[in-house]
Amino acid sequence: MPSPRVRFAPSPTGYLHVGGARTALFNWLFARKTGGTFILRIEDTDRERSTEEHTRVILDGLTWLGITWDEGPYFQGEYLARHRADAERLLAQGAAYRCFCTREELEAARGAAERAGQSFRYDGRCDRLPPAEVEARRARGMPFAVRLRMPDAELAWEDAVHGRISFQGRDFDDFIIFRSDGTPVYNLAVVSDDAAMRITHVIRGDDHISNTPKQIALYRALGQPVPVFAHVPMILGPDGKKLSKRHGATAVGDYQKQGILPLAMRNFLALLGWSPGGDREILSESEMIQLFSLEGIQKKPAVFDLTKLEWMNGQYLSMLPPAELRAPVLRHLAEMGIAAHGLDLDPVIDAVKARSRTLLDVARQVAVRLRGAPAELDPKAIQFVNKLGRTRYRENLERAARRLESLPDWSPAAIAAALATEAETSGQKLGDVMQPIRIALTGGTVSEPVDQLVAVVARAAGREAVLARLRNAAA
RNA sequence: GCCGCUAUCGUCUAGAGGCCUAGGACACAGCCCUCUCAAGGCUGGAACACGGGUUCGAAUCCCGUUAGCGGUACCA
Repeated sequence: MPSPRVRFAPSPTGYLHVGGARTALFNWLFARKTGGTFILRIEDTDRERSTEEHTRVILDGLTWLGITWDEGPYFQGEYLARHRADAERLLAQGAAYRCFCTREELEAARGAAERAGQSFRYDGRCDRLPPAEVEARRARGMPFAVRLRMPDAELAWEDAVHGRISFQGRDFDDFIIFRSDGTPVYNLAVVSDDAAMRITHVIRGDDHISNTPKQIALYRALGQPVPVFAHVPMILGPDGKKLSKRHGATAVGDYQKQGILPLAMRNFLALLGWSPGGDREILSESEMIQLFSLEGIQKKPAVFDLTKLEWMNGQYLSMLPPAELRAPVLRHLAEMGIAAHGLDLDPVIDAVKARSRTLLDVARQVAVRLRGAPAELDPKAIQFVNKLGRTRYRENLERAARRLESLPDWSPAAIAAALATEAETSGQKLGDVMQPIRIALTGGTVSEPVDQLVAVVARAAGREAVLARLRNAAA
């Protein structure tokens, strides 16, 4: 068996959609699993809406996800000559015919059918034109489109995810494969390209199922081998409708901006409509490749669950060393107006990442540790201060500052011991000593343990800054 | 309308006729840990759409119903 050749063929008319990204991912996993070739083809035949900017965003998105292609990107627009030649060959063989009906005539007929409550089907009138009439019209320069003569036969295939799917040729009308303006229609371009690129497995969205019988008819007419088809289910929004802009972020780039890690995104996408079987959730790249199979793909559509994506991102945040998080955190800090290049951020990131779900969460907490708490306190913090008493809050901060000042060793263990002693001597609960420090340093009631917090801020901003922040809050 | 696809906790899913009193994960609730919050651990509620078959036995196979989705273009 020859090694598989698969492709991802987005049209550059928008950003890289999560659905597209997942289709690309499945193609890539399949290629890596089978030792096949993954081809990228940009379907830019819709000149009106295609832009280079979109192409670049799609390429960047795939690269960000770690989805690498072996051939391409090819641009469909460059194969017009082959598309035309294929249409002409079909015409010469008698598998297709010229249709002189105008767009207006067709639309009128369709409108009439709809008003009569019937479905419109092209009746094949141009196929019944005498050859002499066809020649006469061509001689007059009358524009024509090319229609494929739909065979009255079963058009079925063994879908790799759905099993056998069968259509009847008579349920389709003779569809247009080549426009009167000299450009190919999608179905022809795709089949022509997939055949020329010797694609063996077409892995694409479920929304193409009803294109498949037309394409099979085209493969047969062209005398080309029919590839294996695998139709993967759609991705839905929380309301059960096809995922779209009104559900919020649908572009891969949006998630990058929100601080999702590419590994987490890819892992999450892989599990949306595919399961390795058993209870596996967090998968490394090699595990994913090893476990992947078309049979493991789900038949029904999946709802995109942002909460679970964020949970998974948190898992990756926990297990990744801070050095690998540094670069994106620096970018998020820069967006917040903080230039932190050159600083030793790793200990700060390390202290904070367990309490984060996104890189944005990490960056926000790092920012506080770097430049101090925001001016206004968190409501929960205010509540705590009121409960403890304003005076005691100040006193505790001042006493903590004095203790720390005279402490030579600012390791978390030494800090913890000093503050424990402080609580004991003043006869207070440990929390009443700790929490004011946390509030003074972060403005809120949530952080890593206070001993670590103090050590981390001291390292990032200096001991003097710690003492100043404590006394400042006490003032 | 017609053609096609699909149907297990709220969500992602495991499940290939007896292993199912239906398992895991997210989310939710409670407990433990604890200076706070996470993380982690434990516990709990929560599903085989419905109706017929086939079979000694059905979440699993067949038929129908219902519902959802996709397509029905000189869009991709």
